[in-house]
This record gives sequence, C-alpha cells and structure tokens, in this order.
Amino acid sequence: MEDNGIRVRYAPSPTGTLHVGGVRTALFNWLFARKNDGVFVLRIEDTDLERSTEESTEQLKSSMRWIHLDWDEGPETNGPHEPYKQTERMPLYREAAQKLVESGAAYYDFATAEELTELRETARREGRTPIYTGGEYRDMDADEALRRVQTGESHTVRFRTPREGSTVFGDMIRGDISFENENIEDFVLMKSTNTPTYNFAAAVDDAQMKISHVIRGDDHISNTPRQILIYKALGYDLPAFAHVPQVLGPDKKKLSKRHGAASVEDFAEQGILPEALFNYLALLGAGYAADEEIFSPGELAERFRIEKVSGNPAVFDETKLLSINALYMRKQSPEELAMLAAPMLAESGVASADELERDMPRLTKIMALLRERLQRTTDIPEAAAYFYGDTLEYDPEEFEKQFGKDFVKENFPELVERLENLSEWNETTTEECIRGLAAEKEKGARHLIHPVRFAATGRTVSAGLFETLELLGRERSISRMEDTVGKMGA
RNA sequence: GGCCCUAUCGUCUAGGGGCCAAGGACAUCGCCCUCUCACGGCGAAAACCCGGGUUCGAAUCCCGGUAGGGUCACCA
Repeated sequence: MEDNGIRVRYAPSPTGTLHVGGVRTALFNWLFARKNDGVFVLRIEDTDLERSTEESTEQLKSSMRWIHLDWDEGPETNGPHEPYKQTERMPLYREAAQKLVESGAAYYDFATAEELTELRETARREGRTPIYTGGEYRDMDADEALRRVQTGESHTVRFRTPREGSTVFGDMIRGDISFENENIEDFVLMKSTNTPTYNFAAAVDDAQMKISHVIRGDDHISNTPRQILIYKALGYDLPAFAHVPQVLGPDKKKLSKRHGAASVEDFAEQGILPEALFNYLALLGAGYAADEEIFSPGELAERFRIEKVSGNPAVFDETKLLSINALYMRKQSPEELAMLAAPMLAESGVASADELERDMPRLTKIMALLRERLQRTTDIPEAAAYFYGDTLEYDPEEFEKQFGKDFVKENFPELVERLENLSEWNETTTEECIRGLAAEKEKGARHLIHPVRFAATGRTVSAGLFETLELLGRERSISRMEDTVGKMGA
C-alpha cells in the first residue's frame, strides 16, 4: 500500500459486543480510509483489566469481519506499529509518562482516592464544579516527590494543566470547538497501578501510530482537549478530529439493548444481511445525496465525504433497515439464497438435510420465487415450508371459507381429476387447465384459483399459483388436493 | 448544575442568502397492475423549534431562549 500519510483508526474496548453506534464509527473510519487510499487501523483498548475479556476481542473481530470491515493494521494482520493491543504496550506509556514528569508537564500525586472523593463532595456541596488542581502536590519539590515514589508510596501521575488560556481544535464536521483550560482539571495519566488511563493511552497510541485523522463518537468531544494537551506536551503534531454523533433509539435515548437489537450479532440473528446493515448504517447521518440509497461498500466509499456527515444524533429506524434488507434479499441471486436457506430449512425441520442436498436446483427455483417476498433471511423457513413435506394442516375456519361455496363443492373434484390427467405438469398447462374449467362454467378463474392455492399450500397467500404448482410437482399437488376433496366430503 | 455538541416532514435527510409557495427515501393513506401476497407504477398527507437582529432579500449568517444529547472517575 502506498503511504500517503492518511491513517485512521477504530479503537474499541473489548468489554462487550460490537454495538451499532460502534460499527457506525468503525464504518466511517473505514469509508474515510478507503476513499482517501489511507490505512485503517484496528486497535484494542483493553486497559480496563476488570472489564476487558479475550472473548469480547474475538467477538469484536468476527463482527467486524461479518460486516466487511477489514482492517489494514491491527490484531492478526499486524503492521509497522505493533502491538495493537494496549495491554501489550505498557512500556510505551510508562516511558511517555516518565518523559512528561521530567519535562515538568506532569507530576506525581499522592492524594488517596478517599481524599479525592472528599474534595469532590465538598465542592459539590458548596456549589462549585469539582476541578482537582493537585493541591499540595502540584508544586511539591520534584526531588522530594521522587523520593516518596522510590519508597514505594502509592501515587498517580497527573498532567499539569495550564490554569489559563484555552484549548481549541477544528472539528471536521463541527468547526472550531474550544474549551477554557481552567475547566480542565489535572487529570490522571498513570493510575496507581502503573497503568495508563484511557486518555493517556489513546493519545500516546494515536501519536505513535501516526494517526492523521481521529474519527470517533461525539461522546469523546470532552476528552479531546486533554488529549491535545498530551500531544503538545509530548511534542507531537496534532491529528485532525471528526466527532460523529451517537445513534439513538426511537425514544431519542442512546440506543441500547433495551431497544431490541443493538449489537451486530443481534442483527445477524434477526436475519439482517451484512450488506444491508452496512448500507443502512452508512446512510444514517452520512449526508449522502438523497436520491438513491442502495450502494455497495465501494460506491459508499467513493462518495464518502467526512465534512458532509451530519452533526446531529440520528434515530435508528428499524423499519427502514428492514426495507433496505428486503432490497438486498432481492439482490441476492437465487443460488446464494439457496445456499443460505438449506441449513436453515434443515435446522428448522422443514426438510431433511438429505432431501435438500439431493435437490439444490429445486431449492434454487423456490428461492427465485420467494425472493421478492422475503424481508429477512429468517423468514425463509416459514416462507418455504409448504414446498416440503407431504400433508398439510388446514385451518378449519379458512377451509370452510374456501370450500364451503357451492361452486367449489361442485367443481373442485373435477378440477383435481383434470389436473391429475394432464399429460404435462408445468406452469402453462396447469394455468390452461384451471382457467379452462372456469371459462367453461362461466366463472372468474379466481373462484378456482383460491381454493387450489389453499389446498396445495395450506395458505391464502403464496407466490403466483401456477409457478408454485409447477415447483410443488404433480404428485405433491394432487395428493394435497385430494386430501381436501376427502375432507370436503366428510 | 458546570462545560460541550445539536436543532428541516413520524424517521433518515437535500438545502450552505434569492433557483424553496422547501426536494428525495422509509413509514402511512388512496388508486392502478393482479389469482392472493410481494414487486412495480401513479397520487395524497406531512417539516424549516421560538424570539430578536444583519440584509433589498434568510431554512440558509449572528445573538438569545427553549428542547434534546454528551461529558464531568485512578471507566473507556
């Protein structure tokens, strides 16, 4: 890959499944990288030893792959800035912290957790915003601080935030954002466990991995000035920033499991195709022209412009996702759908694995017929059920509705007989036969079509009747119709 | 509460001073096609948060209010 200096990253912490908000952020990074021939880095932020798990890391990676978000550098693919897991980069953070203490940009703080809580509560009681500025430690003699550290006294490393001035940065989708330094406390860089805090690790990694554009969720806006302060103190050039808005549920609250599906895995389970989720998420707030909506990842990348991303939070609309999913279902080839369907049909007991394997061409034709009517992959077993098995269950009430009419009672048995004697069984011959009889009796064909559908499929809705009959086959169709004739007599 | 972000149809959005009596998509409601469903076609209803400015002219620029969201940890 040619190096043009454009490098972005998605840096999740492996503390759960990949959330839609997260995928969308990853997606924007990916689109930006692809659009600009840049490098997309995946970095695992597992400094929270309590909550990070190996299992989550694996899940994260498989979810990313499922939705076609391939990373150029990161776990497994590796790259020039390995390792890509923060727990394996500890020496780097310690070294950076050391540097900052030596240069005076940071200092050792010996305040205990209890003291800090106390300070915060006092401030709150007095109506002040709790901003910790180091107390006695900020200006403690450096040699003495070092001595106390060497005796093993518990301490953190804090950033010596300037008390005046402001920290400003240009956000690619929001313009300039500025924070008064007096509102930023002396935040912790290294915890007493000698491990870095998020802000410190992220800034150090972004700088060292030469990330040129930091594209992330807007819940990180308030972290940005701190990271900028760290960048500057360490002597690095600043990256560009873009903060993308959150994804909200229908109630305008941050999307979560409460809203049903929230993780990539949930959507996969609910029959959403990865291409559809990808497409929908990319459209959500990305500011693409509104006249078209179905794009491949490549097309999406081609048209992606980070400045066009909307700054306001987007409500996740499951209905629209479904409609896009239905569009993608129709775009799948019957062969692809058949491959997808076979295991589902076997698992749901609609057909035996044996039978399916023996007759994939038939399954393919079935899928071609059903394709337009499917919204999710999970609709397949239910939709295809009547193409398999021999006898059907008929809803008594509906049965009465279909076969209770005199015309049907009088003519249906004859129709079955004629169908049975057809020299050839296909879409055309069955149609001619059924319409022919209706015409003879001077009745609309629908008076026969509906009962036949009900008899052959057990339902009142199906794909076109004649193509359905052809695919059902003569034997299965006739035997089901004869069943109903028998039931009519009873 | 402090700080920060955001504000066009129900939802996602187009719009970046006159081309907007605001366009598209999904959803909704009609009609057409038709063997049912789906697809498709046609049509309807539906929005610039409020108040001040700036300007000959504002959905578009500025300010204030309001509302929603984010964030205030030795979590990320």
